[in-house]
Amino acid sequence: MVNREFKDRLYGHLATVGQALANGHRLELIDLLAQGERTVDELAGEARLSVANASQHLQVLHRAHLVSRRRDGVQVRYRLADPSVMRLWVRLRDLAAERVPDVAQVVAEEFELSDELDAVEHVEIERQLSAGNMLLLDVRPRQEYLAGHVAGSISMPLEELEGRLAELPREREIVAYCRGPYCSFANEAVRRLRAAGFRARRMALGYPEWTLAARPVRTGAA
Amino acid sequence: MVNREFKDRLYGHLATVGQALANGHRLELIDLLAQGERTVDELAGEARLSVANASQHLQVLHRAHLVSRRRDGVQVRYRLADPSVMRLWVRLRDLAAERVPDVAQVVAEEFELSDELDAVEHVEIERQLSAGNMLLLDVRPRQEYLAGHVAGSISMPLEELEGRLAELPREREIVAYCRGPYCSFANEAVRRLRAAGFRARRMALGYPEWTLAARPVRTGAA
DNA sequence: AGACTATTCAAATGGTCAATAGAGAGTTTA
DNA sequence: TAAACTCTCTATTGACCATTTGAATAGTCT
Repeated sequence: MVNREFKDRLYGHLATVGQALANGHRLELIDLLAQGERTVDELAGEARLSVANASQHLQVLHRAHLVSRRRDGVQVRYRLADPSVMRLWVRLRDLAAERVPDVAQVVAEEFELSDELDAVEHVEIERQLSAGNMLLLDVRPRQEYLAGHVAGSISMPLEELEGRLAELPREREIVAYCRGPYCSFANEAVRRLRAAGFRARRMALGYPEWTLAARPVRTGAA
Repeated sequence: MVNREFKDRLYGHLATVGQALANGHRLELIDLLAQGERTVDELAGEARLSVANASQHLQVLHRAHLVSRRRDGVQVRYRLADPSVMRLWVRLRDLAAERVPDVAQVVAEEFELSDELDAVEHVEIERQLSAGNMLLLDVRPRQEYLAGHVAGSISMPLEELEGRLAELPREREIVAYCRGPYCSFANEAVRRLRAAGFRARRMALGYPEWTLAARPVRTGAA
């Protein structure tokens, strides 16, 4: 076969992208970067990695052209190289959730109560939000809200929630969202809101999926 | 963080899917299986692997739930577990082609003439085909044609092409398709057809992409 | 039983990962 | 300007994992 060498080189180069996806810590870093730009230090802290270790994983992602970086003073800020990277990651994640029993089981154990949280779909959120029937709460850390959030949402990180209950309406339904379907911030927020007597549900997916669906977003403070 | 253990397990299980994609030979096997069901022996032959080695790679893909298999007499036939696997593979391939310079370069070297082959898009093919202005040629091995082909296409494997030129029309344009954008069967067919005086072009993508676009397909002989 | 196909095993090789120490690069302080 | 400091990257090490090969084993059909 004359083009055996071509195939070997082609599939070999394609495999560098696959290799970048072949480690759990790197997938977690991609998931974090799907929320927005981060420094090495922040990523290491969130993923419970040493800075040196996080840096090495980020080099692998960078060599596979999945992330880009820029120096900002003494820090280096990483981001996903392209929206298509987020699409690839979401597809991998969703395929695994659907087809790999281990993934489905781990998720089911952690989210056993999520049915009771009445996850709300994107379409309904846009409808109720524009009708003024709903308050949308971004319960991620503030930094992520500033980097980008659903248009019309209010930032209320989980740590602040208990102290700011007085700001919330009792006549409107409250919907909380966070980083994605497997992030527990929104679940926890809904639990606490219901315990305090509010009508609350969680958004089915998270902020990255909202952006992928090309729905309206804002950056900076509300 | 209370759910650190959950995250480690979740991302760890997700990484098994990534690991399955982390080897060039396995990506080639997935690409072959995108054409249809294959035995271990056939896959090993096409990918230039020993049967034992191919079998081991297929075990990895099977453990990641990307392929399924069935015993057929003395043979075992593998197939992609789900259309979503093909979508994941296509997305990985296209992302790499777009973002990884090594991939782009290897493809450019091999397909330097492809601009001259006037690749035809799906939409135009459906239009011209139903109008009777076009003959669509499936130049993959016959077995792949039988496993599934574009509705209205004719099977003419590359080896048979020279001997069957008399069957082909000179008043209609001929479009050849094969396994995908990086498969060279169609390029080669177009070259030979033009050399014999026919009007010929290649389809931009291949059979797997046609099925993913939910366009009409047939199985078995024409 | 014999032929054929696929899987498993064992061994050799080469690669990946995490941890540590230390080197660069950029900023602030003395 | 130099020194101290912060953040990030690199080099090295040892443990572990991935890949390939050839031989042995298991399963199926005739």
